[in-house]
Amino acid sequence: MIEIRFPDQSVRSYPKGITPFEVAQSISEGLARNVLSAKFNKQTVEAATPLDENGEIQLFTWNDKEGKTAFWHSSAHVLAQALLALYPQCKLTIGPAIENGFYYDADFGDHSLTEKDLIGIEKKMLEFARQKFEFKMRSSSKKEALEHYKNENNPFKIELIENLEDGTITFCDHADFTDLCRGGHIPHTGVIKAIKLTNVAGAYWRGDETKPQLTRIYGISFPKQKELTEYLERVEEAKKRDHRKLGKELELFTFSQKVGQGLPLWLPKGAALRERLENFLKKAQAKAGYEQVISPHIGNKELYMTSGHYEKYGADSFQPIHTPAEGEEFLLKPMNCPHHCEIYKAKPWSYRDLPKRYAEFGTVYRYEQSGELHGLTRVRGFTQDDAHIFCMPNQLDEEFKKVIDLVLYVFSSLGFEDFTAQVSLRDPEKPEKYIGSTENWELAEQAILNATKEKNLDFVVETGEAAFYGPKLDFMVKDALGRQWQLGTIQVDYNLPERFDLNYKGSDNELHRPVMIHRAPFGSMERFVAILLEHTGGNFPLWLMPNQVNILCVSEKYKNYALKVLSFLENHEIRALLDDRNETIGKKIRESEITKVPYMIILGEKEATENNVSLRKHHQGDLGSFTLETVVEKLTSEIKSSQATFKV
RNA sequence: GCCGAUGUAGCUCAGCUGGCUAGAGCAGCUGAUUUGUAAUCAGCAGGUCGUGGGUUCGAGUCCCUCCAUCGGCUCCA
Repeated sequence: MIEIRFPDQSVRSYPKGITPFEVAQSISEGLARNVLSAKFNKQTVEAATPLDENGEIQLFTWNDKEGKTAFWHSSAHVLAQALLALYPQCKLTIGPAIENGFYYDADFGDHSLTEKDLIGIEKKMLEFARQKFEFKMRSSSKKEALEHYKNENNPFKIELIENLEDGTITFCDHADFTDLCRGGHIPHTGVIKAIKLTNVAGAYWRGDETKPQLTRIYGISFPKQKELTEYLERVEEAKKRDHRKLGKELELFTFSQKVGQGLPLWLPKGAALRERLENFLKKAQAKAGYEQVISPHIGNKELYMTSGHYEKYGADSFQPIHTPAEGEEFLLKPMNCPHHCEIYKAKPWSYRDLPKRYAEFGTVYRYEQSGELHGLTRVRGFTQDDAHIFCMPNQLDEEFKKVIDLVLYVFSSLGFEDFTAQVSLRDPEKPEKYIGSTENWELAEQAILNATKEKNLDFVVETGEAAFYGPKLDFMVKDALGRQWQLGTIQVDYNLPERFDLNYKGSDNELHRPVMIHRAPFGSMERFVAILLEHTGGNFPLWLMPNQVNILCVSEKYKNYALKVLSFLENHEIRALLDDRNETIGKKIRESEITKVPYMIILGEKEATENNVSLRKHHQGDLGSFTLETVVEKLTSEIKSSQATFKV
């Protein structure tokens, strides 16, 4: 007998060799039906793994993250089985569960798989799933494993096995299909009731551009058809919040093939929106001791040779602009930091002057790969809400924490509660990717980790994600479809001050090197507006709305009264438009609703005689009659309450 | 850049296996109507079917090139 402890700390005895599935059965048939995977002593085990010792058990169902992972991981096995059944010549590689579903990468040789083929594969998968094949783990020696894939002529699996220790190699069998696998499956394929293969894509073997490109098939599966239907509906809903669609509908921005790929054109409403965001940040920055500076859109090539950017990115950038002068070259500004370094250098500094904080909404141009461009989130010309802080090493922690406060203020003001703080460090295995001394890198990384911890931020550490000149703290936010984007960023840099030979006179009358912080709370105006659009679905907070009120007349007879209302609102700094077209009131309301204008004021005979207005709120309907003064008061307080002031 | 898909009026879309002057709704313009909380009616106008080439008696439809867009991969100072 063995003793098994449950998460509620109760303990039960079971015969040695009992499986997690049987344990579930001993509790209730319902649980046994729903149990998908288990952990024993914190190790992932199969539902059918015999348990031979005392320990703690956790049973997972569809409602647990672990349950879903096992479900989707097992679905990937079924996908692989179906692929091999339909395309016997294909070579399987890997197929993990992901956040929403699973994928499998395979090499189809000369055959190119298209989305039309997915229907057939789905059918095959369901056919296999229905047969309730059990998943069974089996150990294999390295030699046997290699032998198996040599017979199948699969170099990918062979490469994987060669990197594994003998004795740790396991396979998972179901039906007549077998795959190299670490484990973590559902009891049998029968619980997979609904499958949708969503798309095919190319993906490089081991994520390496220089290695062969495989075909990746993405899919998602569910224990009930209804859940699949609901999932697909959610995806459809999310697509309605796509910033590219909303940006067009709300007339915020556009693109033109003639102007060029990835070069956004801001329309009047979008430009006004962006200006409001800029002013909002400028106000907070002024309080936090920043000074605005302005730098040109091009810079001499020498500038970027000094900064090291030319060496790193020169070949893949917009190429130099030549002048009539022999050998003179300028580059479109790809970042503001070198310019700000030169601004710092414009005069000598004393330790008493530091920190200097130079801010600029700087427009930069980067030649992103064509396949990377994506609406406003990834463009070739964009404006960073950039600033560079030059401070003494002993001021670094304090300054860094202040920047975190500013970023958090920006995020909370605009309703981004759900972000991931990501500390990006260098990859110690690839020193060639970075510039600067190991000592300075360590100082910079420590500074970021300290400040982040002191601010009690939940954060993840990503090794190898640092910029080439320094580590960073990034604030990542998801778009409507769950893709992560970096918005705010704070970076510590010991390298540029070195390269630009920046200094200040210390109290010891010696010259010292300042440390530099690069930071952008929005990240870029383009990306920020894009993500804000997807989060709000275009229903921005009132203070940001291009047009806050639509004044709608019931008929042209009330135009004079409407003009009075309009000028009253304008005098109270409320942005309003008058719709005095010869259309029915129903139509004007409908159009106002579609364009997401937050409020409507409806004016007809009743209002004109009673000298009041009828107020309607977007998406809610009629709010009733009010005096104009009450309406202004109401809107003004809504505008104020949604915009907290930044406290230093 | 790589893999796959898509590209018809300002917008959303129809156009079957190649066959008469390429269709619709919305938006626009003109006129009628003067309207009470999500679409008043009528008329008019609008397209070198992404670009360039090819196959064909004939191409929006088939093939190739390029461009752009979409989904991934890689990249992201």
